[in-house]
Amino acid sequence: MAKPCGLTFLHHNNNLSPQSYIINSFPTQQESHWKAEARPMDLSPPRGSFQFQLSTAHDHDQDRPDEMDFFARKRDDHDRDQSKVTDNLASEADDHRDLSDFNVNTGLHLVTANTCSDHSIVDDGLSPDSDDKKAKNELGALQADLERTNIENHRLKDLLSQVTNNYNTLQMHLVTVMQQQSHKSADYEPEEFINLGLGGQRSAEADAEPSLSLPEGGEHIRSPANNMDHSSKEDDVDPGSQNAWMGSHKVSRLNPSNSVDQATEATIRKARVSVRARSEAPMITDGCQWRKYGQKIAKGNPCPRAYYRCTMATGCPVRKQVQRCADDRSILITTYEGNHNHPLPPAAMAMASSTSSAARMLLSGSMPSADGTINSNVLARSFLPCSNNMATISASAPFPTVTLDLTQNPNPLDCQRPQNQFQLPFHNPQQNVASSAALLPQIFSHALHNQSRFSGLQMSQDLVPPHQAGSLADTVNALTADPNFTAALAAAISSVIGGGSNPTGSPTNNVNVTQTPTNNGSLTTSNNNSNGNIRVTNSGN
DNA sequence: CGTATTTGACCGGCGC
DNA sequence: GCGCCGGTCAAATACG
Repeated sequence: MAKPCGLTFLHHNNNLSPQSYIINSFPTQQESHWKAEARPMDLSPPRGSFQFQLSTAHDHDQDRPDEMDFFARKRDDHDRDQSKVTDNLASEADDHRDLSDFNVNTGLHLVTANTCSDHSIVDDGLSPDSDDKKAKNELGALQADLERTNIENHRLKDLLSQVTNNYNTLQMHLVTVMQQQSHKSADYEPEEFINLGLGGQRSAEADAEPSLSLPEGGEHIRSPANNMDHSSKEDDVDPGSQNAWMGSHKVSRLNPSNSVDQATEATIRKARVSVRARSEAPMITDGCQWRKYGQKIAKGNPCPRAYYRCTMATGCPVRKQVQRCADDRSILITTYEGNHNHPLPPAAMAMASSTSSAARMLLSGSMPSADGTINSNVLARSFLPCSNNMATISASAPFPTVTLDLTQNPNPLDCQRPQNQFQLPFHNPQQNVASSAALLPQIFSHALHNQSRFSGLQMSQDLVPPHQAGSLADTVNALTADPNFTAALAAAISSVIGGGSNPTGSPTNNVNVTQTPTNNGSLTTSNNNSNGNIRVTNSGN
């Protein structure tokens, strides 16, 4: 159900940049966390205006009516709260607009008055003293109004921050409910889940966590990935600045009895998101600050592997590895691992969120289903062969990894599109590349959401909630923050757009998701289109 | 001088 | 038990 609840307020201010922005705070379609973005408006308001739009859109919760009850109530409460805020802000915005219009107009008057005053040229029949007095009065009034405007701006900022905080809180509730529901619908032992999901390997940290082996009701023990700052640092951070990346942590705290959650958290740090992209730069820009702490020559690749850790906050456990591909050294492979313990800028938040959510997706996809099958093997049962790859999911040991491969070139020898493929909205080959890049997140979301739907996971009882798939979209969002990477991505998409006509000659480009069995009984899921590419691989331990 | 990077040493997991 | 390997640590070095 699309339930926008938004506000827009305009503020004309000559001191602001002529550029205007819309700031959205909304949950992405398949991502439960709330995302904020600022973008230039397509329709330019008058010069000097500043426009905020705060809106929400919920359109994926209809699949989960039961578990959504709680969230729906919460959201209704929130809507009511926000409605009040909206009213307040709208009226204040009107005040601002009126005031700003007044400022614009009277500002001209003021200049005129000053000019007249400075040069003592009076030819309108008014006395100089009267004119000067009038100008001073206007100046005083303007200063007072500006003062009031500034105060109101601060207050509006606070309100905006508060609303965003509420969004984050609701998102955390949503994650909680969805996870609880998933755990209910999947009747399994946590220990089995861990072993099956991660190839039977447990980390040393996991072995040190007694709660991991407790099937239910274990004492509240923080996962190793989260243990360092939650009792102190997290509380020190302004809760309003806590982004969705922190959601899982708070969920864990909110559900101390949920040992499965804790087990998941404990293993998530080991799950990885890997990005392959063509780049001459030594490292892609992802919005975070990194410090290099090591470099190794890994076996099978003459190119050194560099190890980085996040330095945006002390004790942040997030690490990444950067290595060039041995086969094609123009390809840069960046692998992320762990959860940030600090607020992040939007671009970095997207990337960080992707690693966490992708990890969850991997784990969810590995959950044994009620009939005893391993869903990771069923993950893509309805897909067809022959493809390149854009996204690869590997649940194999030692670490489950999601790989985004954005290096593929188009292949004009396209395969016949299968019936169950989904299609990218690239119907127009002349379509703007930038706008296509903007669609990529939805592409990933759609791809992974669909693949889950086709996989026998019974998405009505989603074991792989759509919001988790959406995390990969955020990865792309984050990557596109890097100009170099954006260029590469644009080139890739451009190649998709321009190079991929299907056998019918229609200028339509597709992402097809397919699946093939492998020798060892596992399933390889892939799209069968050499233009847009999704591949899901499960080596099935 | 403070910070970031480099690089050899060290550690733990895993296979034989 | 031993060696290999990936990952991390920390002293040395480079840099601004």
